[in-house]
Amino acid sequence: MSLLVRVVFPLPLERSFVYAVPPSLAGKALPGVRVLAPLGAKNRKGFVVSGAAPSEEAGREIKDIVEVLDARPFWGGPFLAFTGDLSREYHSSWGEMLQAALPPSLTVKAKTSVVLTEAGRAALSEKKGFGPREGAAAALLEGRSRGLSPLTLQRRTGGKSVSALIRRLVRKGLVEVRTASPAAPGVLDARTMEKALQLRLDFPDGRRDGVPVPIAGALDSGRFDAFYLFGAAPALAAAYRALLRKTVGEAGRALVLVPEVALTRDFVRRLASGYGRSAVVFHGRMTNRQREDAWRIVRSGRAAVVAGTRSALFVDPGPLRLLLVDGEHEETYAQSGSPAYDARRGAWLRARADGGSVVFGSPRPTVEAFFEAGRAGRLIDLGSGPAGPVTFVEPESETRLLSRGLEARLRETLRRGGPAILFLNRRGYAASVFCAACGRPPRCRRCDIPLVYHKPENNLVCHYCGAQSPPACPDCGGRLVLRRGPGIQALEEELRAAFPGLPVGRADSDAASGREERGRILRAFGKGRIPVLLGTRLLAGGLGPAKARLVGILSPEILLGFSDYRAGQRTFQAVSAMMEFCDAGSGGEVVIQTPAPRHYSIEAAAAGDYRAFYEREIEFRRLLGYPPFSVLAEVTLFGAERRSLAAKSRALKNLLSEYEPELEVVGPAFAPVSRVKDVSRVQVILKAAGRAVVDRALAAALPRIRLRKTVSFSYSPFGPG
DNA sequence: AGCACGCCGACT
DNA sequence: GTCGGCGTGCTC
Repeated sequence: MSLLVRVVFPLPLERSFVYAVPPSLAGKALPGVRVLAPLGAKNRKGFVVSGAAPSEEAGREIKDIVEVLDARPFWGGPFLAFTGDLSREYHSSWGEMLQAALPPSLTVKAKTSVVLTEAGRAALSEKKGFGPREGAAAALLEGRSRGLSPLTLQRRTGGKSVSALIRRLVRKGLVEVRTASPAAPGVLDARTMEKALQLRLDFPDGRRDGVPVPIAGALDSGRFDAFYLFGAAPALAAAYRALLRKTVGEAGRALVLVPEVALTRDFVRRLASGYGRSAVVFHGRMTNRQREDAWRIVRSGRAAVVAGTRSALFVDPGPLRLLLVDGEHEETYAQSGSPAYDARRGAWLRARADGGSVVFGSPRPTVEAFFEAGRAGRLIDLGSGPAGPVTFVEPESETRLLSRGLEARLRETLRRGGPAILFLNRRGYAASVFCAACGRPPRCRRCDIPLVYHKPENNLVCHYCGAQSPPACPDCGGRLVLRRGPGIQALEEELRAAFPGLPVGRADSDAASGREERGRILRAFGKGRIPVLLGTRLLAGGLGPAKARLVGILSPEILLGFSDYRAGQRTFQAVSAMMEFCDAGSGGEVVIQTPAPRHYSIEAAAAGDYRAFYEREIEFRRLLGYPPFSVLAEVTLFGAERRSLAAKSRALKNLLSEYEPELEVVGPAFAPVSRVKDVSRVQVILKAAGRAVVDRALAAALPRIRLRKTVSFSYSPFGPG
């Protein structure tokens, strides 16, 4: 009897398939290798994830694996288990997740193009043998020797299914599908993972200076555990360094996640210096070449420390003893993509699979994590830093962004030559733009969000797709009326009027869209050549060590306006982050200009008192039954056609309520951004007391909805779910 | 995802 | 009648 293996494919399927291993491939089809296997009509590339027992597959025809593509397993068993757990938790495809974990050289996809044949050309000139849509497609292909991609054809011809159309034309011999596969990836020469386990660097063995005692115990035990380090940035950095030193010194491997690309370089320089070529960096902005180099080191088994943004979670240098998640509160970890996952949750699952420890760290944790870490007895308080002096000023009028109080502080600061940063979390210039003729505010045709007027270019800009259009009403072409609002451009104008000749730098994504431009402005500010810098909340993420004598925070209450249960947390975090630019050590000060100085998020941030914020926020969550006291899941459905999207989202809601009557189902409703680049988005929100109910309902209902979809959960860092 | 099947409306 | 559009189900 031949051996059976379980295989997953990079397709939007939540299933695995069982194949037989023919004698010729015996011993090669191990878990973690890529294989070619027959699925449906053709052979496809898939991944062996485990063996399978014959009893599971009684009474069903089992096909043979066609080919084994890798000489050695590409991933270790724990890594496979981790990706399986993660894909199951997010109801997404295991195969797609593994596909995303491959180095770029193995992910190149064959480009297909559709080309008109001789017979097709002849038929077109005689106008015979085509249906209306077929004729339209053929006319588009006429004269294009290189043809068109199925995707372009889809867009140009409209309609629902190109694949059926193309297939028909192929059968008639009027059209030909060509596949250009760029340099077929060769058989992978994976070096051994075993060799890597013997890695040993020149660190004094077992040095544990500065390693929090409970974590040291967990690392020594070799069993999975999870911790939270709460404290000021310097204390956190010292603890991270000590943890890395201990881990690597004892021949273990560590993975470090940071929230921003901009932080990886600094972070690695500071934390992983001394690890030489055994520290490898991964982030989303690397070139393929750089990525390939990094992979080479990882595959050689020499990588002791892997650091990077959320994508680094899918790098497997061998079993990890330590996972560090810096800046646990950052929302970048939760970004939805394809496949969608929360990297903080992923780190927890990965540590569990590898039998290592995951350590989260932040000076201002999410209340969810703080709550759960406290309950699990895994919270380690490293102490907070001193708070600098903060004053509040009230805004004086609707039309003036900069109050006299703040202006006076700014004048004083500039007189002393100190640099100043002003934060205002709103881009653009006019808060409201509307058409004089029809009275409507202009909206983006493709994304369905309001357009923002940009004065220097005198045009309208969509902040989602970036499209620019002339300053006229998109509906009727009428003249636009501007009412000036509290955008950052307006602030810049006020400053120029109040301080003639003063160099002002703006580092929002309009003024400095390219990273180079942004970097140039920040460097100039850092060197003191620009005394005043204006920025949005985004700036707080990537500014690095620049320090200012005056930090002005304008209208932080804007952040409270988002109707989301996390608005309070977001506001606290944003205000705290902006305040960090204050050089408190040399007499710096923070001025917060807001009509809502007594809101607990703002007040606690100003006082540098996380626990005061936490007490209020967790009480609010408890009272209203929000996470961590409940589980929320959000299903987003994507589709070009609103009509079928609406129908299917209603069907989803019905299925969900049917399977789990206890489940609270909200929606369907258009997503906050209801359309991006002509793809509409509809959301259904689920609420229940625990994960189990939500998971059962999703597992039953999702496979029956045939649309592109993503699932995200209210964030829960600790615990089995 | 891709591919087959099977259902409906509008044309040789 | 049947061809072409589209929804539905399945792939070891």
